Amino acid sequence: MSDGQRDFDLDQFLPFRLNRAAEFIALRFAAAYKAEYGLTRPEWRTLAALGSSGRMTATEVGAHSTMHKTKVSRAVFALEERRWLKRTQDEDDRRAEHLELTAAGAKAYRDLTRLARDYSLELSELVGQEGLQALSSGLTAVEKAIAKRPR
Amino acid sequence: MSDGQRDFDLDQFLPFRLNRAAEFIALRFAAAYKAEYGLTRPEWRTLAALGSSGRMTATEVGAHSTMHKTKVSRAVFALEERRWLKRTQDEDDRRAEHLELTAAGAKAYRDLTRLARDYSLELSELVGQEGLQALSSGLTAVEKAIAKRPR
DNA sequence: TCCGTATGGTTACAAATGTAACTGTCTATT
DNA sequence: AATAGACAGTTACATTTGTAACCATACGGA
Repeated sequence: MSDGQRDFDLDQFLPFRLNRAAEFIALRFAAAYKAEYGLTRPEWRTLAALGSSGRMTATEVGAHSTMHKTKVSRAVFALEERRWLKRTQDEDDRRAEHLELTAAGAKAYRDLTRLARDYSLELSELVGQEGLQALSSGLTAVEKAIAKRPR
Repeated sequence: MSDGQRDFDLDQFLPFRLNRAAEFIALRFAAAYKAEYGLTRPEWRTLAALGSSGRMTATEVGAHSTMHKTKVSRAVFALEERRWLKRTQDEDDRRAEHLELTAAGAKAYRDLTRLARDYSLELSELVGQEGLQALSSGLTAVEKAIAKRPR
């Protein structure tokens, strides 16, 4: 009873597959930092960006993690409220502000990276070394493409 | 001035990379079906699931595309309103209903698969054959893992 | 047959998100 | 200088999403 249009298979369609995999993988990790720290994803990403690359401006955080301005803005606000980051105005350009983790923020970041590492291990067990290897080199190719044709 | 915690790099963290890539790739395609047909992503996914696998129940659609019940429910409603799908109650189990594309729905599906194919080509040009190949086999590994440890 | 529980699907409400407009500051051109 | 545009960041509003409660039906004992 299946109709003739067997020339397209959703299960083969890359955007679909990629999305499903990303959701699965990200969600499992999100559960961890949500449960333990009550962080949202934009908040975790901002924390991670600052933790791993150091002092940055909000725009830079956004560019790095491809998050929209508003997401960053709200995440920064939330993290500031927790006293996990502090802002300082740029001396020369009074529009910009530099973001930096406080000691408490850095500690939280360290804890979370431990979680992240654990999860990476779990993943490599779950998915397998070769799978991860392939995935990673595929992603590198995509990242290059993104860099070439931004936005 | 960068602090010592150089042992974790967000740019290497798989959930992050996957998500960024998925967003980039899915968004570009989403723009197409959104602009041309005004479909949301859950709607497109539902249409695609029904178009490519034929008659299904809402729960099955959700399982297949890993969409939440409510997303499916709303997508089905929207597609029904457009007269792109019709429901029929199951004879034996009066809770369940089978979903099926109408002629108009099937036509839209066919149009959209053309778009999808075009996009696949564009992708393979943008990302490159080997990249896609690697990505695909990596995704296969993830999909196996998902199947093993569902949810 | 009656009761507890599971399941398909919808709906109400709250939280997250995107869009667009806005404030304030900077820069370039005149 | 003066003005027009660009840019950092925030805010208001509409849309989308997730959570939980809900209805109706089905199923599995006691």
